[in-house]
Amino acid sequence: MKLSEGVEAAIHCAATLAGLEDGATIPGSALAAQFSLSPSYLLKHLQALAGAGILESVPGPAGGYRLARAAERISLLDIVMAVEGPQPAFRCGEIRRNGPVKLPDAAYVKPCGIKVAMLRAEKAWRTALAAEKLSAIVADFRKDADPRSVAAACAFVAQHRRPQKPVSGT
Amino acid sequence: MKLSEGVEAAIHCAATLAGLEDGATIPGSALAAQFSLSPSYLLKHLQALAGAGILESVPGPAGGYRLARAAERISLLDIVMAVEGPQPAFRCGEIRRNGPVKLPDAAYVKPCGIKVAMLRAEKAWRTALAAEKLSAIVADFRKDADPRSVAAACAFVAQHRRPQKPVSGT
DNA sequence: TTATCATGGATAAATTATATCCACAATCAG
DNA sequence: CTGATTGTGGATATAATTTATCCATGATAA
Repeated sequence: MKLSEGVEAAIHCAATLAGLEDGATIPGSALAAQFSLSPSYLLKHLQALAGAGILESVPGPAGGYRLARAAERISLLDIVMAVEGPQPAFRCGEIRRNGPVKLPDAAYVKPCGIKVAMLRAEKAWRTALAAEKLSAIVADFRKDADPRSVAAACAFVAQHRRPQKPVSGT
Repeated sequence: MKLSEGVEAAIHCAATLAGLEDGATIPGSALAAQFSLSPSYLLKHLQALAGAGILESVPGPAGGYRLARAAERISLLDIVMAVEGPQPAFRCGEIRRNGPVKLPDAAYVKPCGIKVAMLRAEKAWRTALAAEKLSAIVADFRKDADPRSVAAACAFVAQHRRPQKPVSGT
């Protein structure tokens, strides 16, 4: 069982976008280049994040992606669910019913205890993921990471950001 | 992201084997039939469980599988790790290093904060899985499940168990 | 008008999960 | 010993999923 590599990419991109000032954007192609990822494929994930309301997209020559809400209100669970889908990792196939001896459906109204136990454990995972906020990850990075790495990240943002376009009237 | 179906099968088989008296076994082919699973493929998972020390196998016409230790000391984490492998679900590809600006390795001695956060959340999942004991699942099943279902499970064990062979001296 | 960028669909390649088969070793019954 | 039953392990085929690419389209700023 493993998470898709898209999750790692999505989190890194979201963390990068958290460094933007209000309204500014970074194009998807720049994000792909920053992590040496396939642009076409990364866009798929960025679109998933946008569809989930985590990112906003701005079309046009000055467009790109930005966070749709404050980093304090974006958790790793939000990102994982946007990329991987909402389904739980454990999916009960109800194989308890597959034996040669067939019982009526009424014998299976209570949920399978194995499913209950597995989902209970998975709930703990989701709770922990929901507690990991994007804002905390960015703050820890700026505080603890190597200064050269922090400087490089800031330089990337400064180089590729597109400032907020003025609100164009009619 | 999803767990393989083998996990569900492995847990059901282990729970079934927990109903055996000391030393008795059930052949893998009977377990496969009980859950309408591919015998050849289920055996792969049973072998993985045996290799991990969760099950014991007994060859020969009176052979089969049984728990290698008490159900109280078998957790869902043990089974999941035996079937899925020990690797974490989140695997850090160190894509933080992949940008066009290359920094020396010394700039990356501190672990990636995203990896740390993801593994911290995953740890909560493993802890919760480790707390789910096979003995509790079996006890809950006998106490709460539909009596017809419990009776069917007991009948299956009674029909297919192979009693412990007497210790044969030289 | 032109260049840049996001969107969405179609599709191919690579990887992993699922499933099957076969030759072999171990064990027990007769 | 012989034959039947069972687990072991490797090789291999099939299906599903993930990863990656491409192209046509619409939106927007210069």
